Amino acid sequence: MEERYEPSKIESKWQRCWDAEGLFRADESAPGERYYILEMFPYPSGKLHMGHVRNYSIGDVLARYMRMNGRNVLHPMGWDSFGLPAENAAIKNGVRPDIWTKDNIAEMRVQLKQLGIAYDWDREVATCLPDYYKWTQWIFLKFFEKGLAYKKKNPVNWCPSCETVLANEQVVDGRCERCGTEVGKKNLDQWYLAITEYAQRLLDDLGRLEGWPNSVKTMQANWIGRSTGAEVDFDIVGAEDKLRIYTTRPDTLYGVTYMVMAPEHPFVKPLTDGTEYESKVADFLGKLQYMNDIDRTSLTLEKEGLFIGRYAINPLNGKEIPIYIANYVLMDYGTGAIMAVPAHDTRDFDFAVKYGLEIIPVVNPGKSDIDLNDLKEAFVAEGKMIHSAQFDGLDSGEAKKKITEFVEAQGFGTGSVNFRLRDWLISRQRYWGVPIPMLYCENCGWVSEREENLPVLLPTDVEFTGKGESPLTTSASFAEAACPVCGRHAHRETDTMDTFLDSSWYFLRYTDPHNDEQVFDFEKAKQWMPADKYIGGVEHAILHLLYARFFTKFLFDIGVSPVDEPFTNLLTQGMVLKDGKKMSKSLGNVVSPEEIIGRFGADTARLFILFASPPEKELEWSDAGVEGSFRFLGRVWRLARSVLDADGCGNDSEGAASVIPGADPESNDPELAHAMHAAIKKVGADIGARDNLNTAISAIMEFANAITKAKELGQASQGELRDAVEKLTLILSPFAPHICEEIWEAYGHTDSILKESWPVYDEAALLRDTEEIALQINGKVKGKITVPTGLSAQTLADAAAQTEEAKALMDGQNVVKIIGVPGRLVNIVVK
RNA sequence: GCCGGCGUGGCGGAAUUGGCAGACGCGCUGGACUCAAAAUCCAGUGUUGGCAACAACGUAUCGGUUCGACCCCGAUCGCCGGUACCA
Repeated sequence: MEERYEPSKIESKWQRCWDAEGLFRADESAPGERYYILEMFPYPSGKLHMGHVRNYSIGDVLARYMRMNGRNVLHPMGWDSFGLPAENAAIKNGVRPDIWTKDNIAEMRVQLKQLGIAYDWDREVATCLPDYYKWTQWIFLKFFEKGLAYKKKNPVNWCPSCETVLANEQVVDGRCERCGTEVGKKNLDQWYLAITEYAQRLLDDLGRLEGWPNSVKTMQANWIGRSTGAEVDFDIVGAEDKLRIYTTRPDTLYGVTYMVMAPEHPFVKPLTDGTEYESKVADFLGKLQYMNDIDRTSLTLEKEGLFIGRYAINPLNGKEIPIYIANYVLMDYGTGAIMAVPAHDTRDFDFAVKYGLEIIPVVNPGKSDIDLNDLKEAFVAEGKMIHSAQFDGLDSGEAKKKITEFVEAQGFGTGSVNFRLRDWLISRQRYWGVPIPMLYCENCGWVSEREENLPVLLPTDVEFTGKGESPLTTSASFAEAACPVCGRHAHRETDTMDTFLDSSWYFLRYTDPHNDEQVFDFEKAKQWMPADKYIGGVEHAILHLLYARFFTKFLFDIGVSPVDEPFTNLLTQGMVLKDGKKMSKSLGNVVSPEEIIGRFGADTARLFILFASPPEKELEWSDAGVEGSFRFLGRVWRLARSVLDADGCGNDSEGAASVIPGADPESNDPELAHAMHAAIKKVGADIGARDNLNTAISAIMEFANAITKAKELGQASQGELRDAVEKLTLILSPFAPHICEEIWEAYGHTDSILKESWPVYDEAALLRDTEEIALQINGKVKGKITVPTGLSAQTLADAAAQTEEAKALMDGQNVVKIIGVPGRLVNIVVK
């Protein structure tokens, strides 16, 4: 071994070796229980950032650990390589998006290899390549076949900066998820996937995902937003149509004092045209149009409404009630109209107070501090029914069911479930994405491309102006085609797909990445799916993770996927921060992985990022911490070297390593043996069962300290020290693989450490004859005593009571009882 | 507003089932080595008092349950994330 630890001298050597031997290649027929470890694949921006380093380091430790434990590991990597940045580069610099993307991929692949991540590069996929997106198009055709892909004209979210529409999930606080520009509305004819058809299953099956964090499951459940209630028809005085409303509180039907329609409701015009209210309504609508969605739905916005001169009739009691339009009722939820019960709904209450409308309580709170005749605010909780005819006296929860049944029996309406989730708008007016394989024929309408004609290739003869429609419209060759049904002239769809479709099934493609006959082989997918562990940022909790579940369920339903949930366990890694803030170019606080790897090596970068914080928590970047990790590896290096030197100038002393010291009398240094077995046990449990990589590293450090101490003490035999260093190297290798390979080789092993098994610890070696426990008085530690191990609670208490320390503490005290906790403490209870 | 999470030394964090709070690392202080520095090694390091042995206090705050609470229960404060006129 060299005297100094110099990562630059050893890391690339081992990376080449791993590459050449193909050690990470996954093979269905290999022995061992399969283990599919997956990290969210990156967008090929060109440079790895610290978030990537963290993500892939976590996955790599698990992959290497599982492999050492005899598991047949699949650990793939690929590229989410369609998307706007490539196109923006084309607009700005005139580079072709495919070239730009390819170059970036090449650069990032090198960086991943420099990090020493153990991927099966033979399974690499890139979503922008025709052999991949052919199957994205194929899946779209299947959706279309099943009636789950459709085109409709609707007001949609429009990002004026990206010049494209966005899905609901991509609008964050009224702004574009990508660029932060305020999102507007446009009325456009667009393609949708009917994810709402899967709303109930996506919600229900969250219950099966025991390996997912509750926070993510809750976020998805909230996003799906199921509510139960009823739809009820109200007659309109002097009109044919009935006004249908949706309510979650059918129990309050007797408290309805007015109705509100969304201003866009289709009834508004027919009900007011030709009346004195026509112009007022027009004014009101005009005012609203100036408002964007953010202001329109802001809670702080004053509720404003307008009586439209019409009345509805409550089907339950025949009461005539006025109809309003108001800014607080939205057209795209429920039926776009509500019944207002100001006594029991906060918004209705505010509105009723403002416009002097009647407030009729129908649920009695049963609290003395609430005066029903003079409500100060809406009472929204449960209570006993009043003023509700035959339902008086029921609990409001019960009345909800009873009144719904009554409404159904009388033919006034029906029980109903509503979801907040909207269908997924997938059209994008951009170039660098998957062409939607649909054509419009004057004769046949919208028809799908034939499967045998896939892929519909993305043309290269396009102009990038960054303006107007999709660049695909500028291609001379693309749009004009023959109708696959009648053969006449047809136009291709020139919009491309949301890139989130690409990433909704890539984990399935990894199981069979080169199949050009099918999307993937069922049996191969069955071999690996579902992924045992999926690691990525929590920012995908709703978007990607919901879409991926949706796709998997759909592919399962059509018999293509063997599973209907893709990921058994989910690990959402925390952000990497600098000075308490997210690293970003605009803040100028970015630490580049390249620079850190260049200065300290990949092993140090990996070790620090895994040690500084548990994987799911935020990680505060610390330059001093990085140096600390580097120092630790330096200590390990010197320790390994000094033990090796003492062993006769690096000659391999055959057999020495096979001496396994236990805490038995034959061991020269029982403390060292104990530390070794304890470390093997703890590190294995921390990686394998708890995902606590930070404490696993602590345990490795403690073991390294113990070896150093044993060496100074001089009691351990040379063989024992050598064995301890080898065990240390083995358990450190998933974290810092390069240095461990180098030490392993120096210790005379000719094969890669990757082929070694995880060391086995001996439970018996962890036992000691005596142990030190705490002696407490009333739960406060007063001293320590040494007792034989393995005593029962009672014998421990009795034995402790006989010790001088205990006698001194009990002297003159009124001892009530003595509690023994084996292995921990003895507590003397005194009064 | 609603839902979820979190609050522990100067800092990152540990404490796995209610059982010795502060593992491990960073930083800091002192020392060794050196002409000197870097690197490395050794010792110390929750707070307060004390030369010391030691004592008291200490896991956001207040209260409760328990022989025993960072952990369980109730209330309060603060921070983070999600979501929101969703009827």
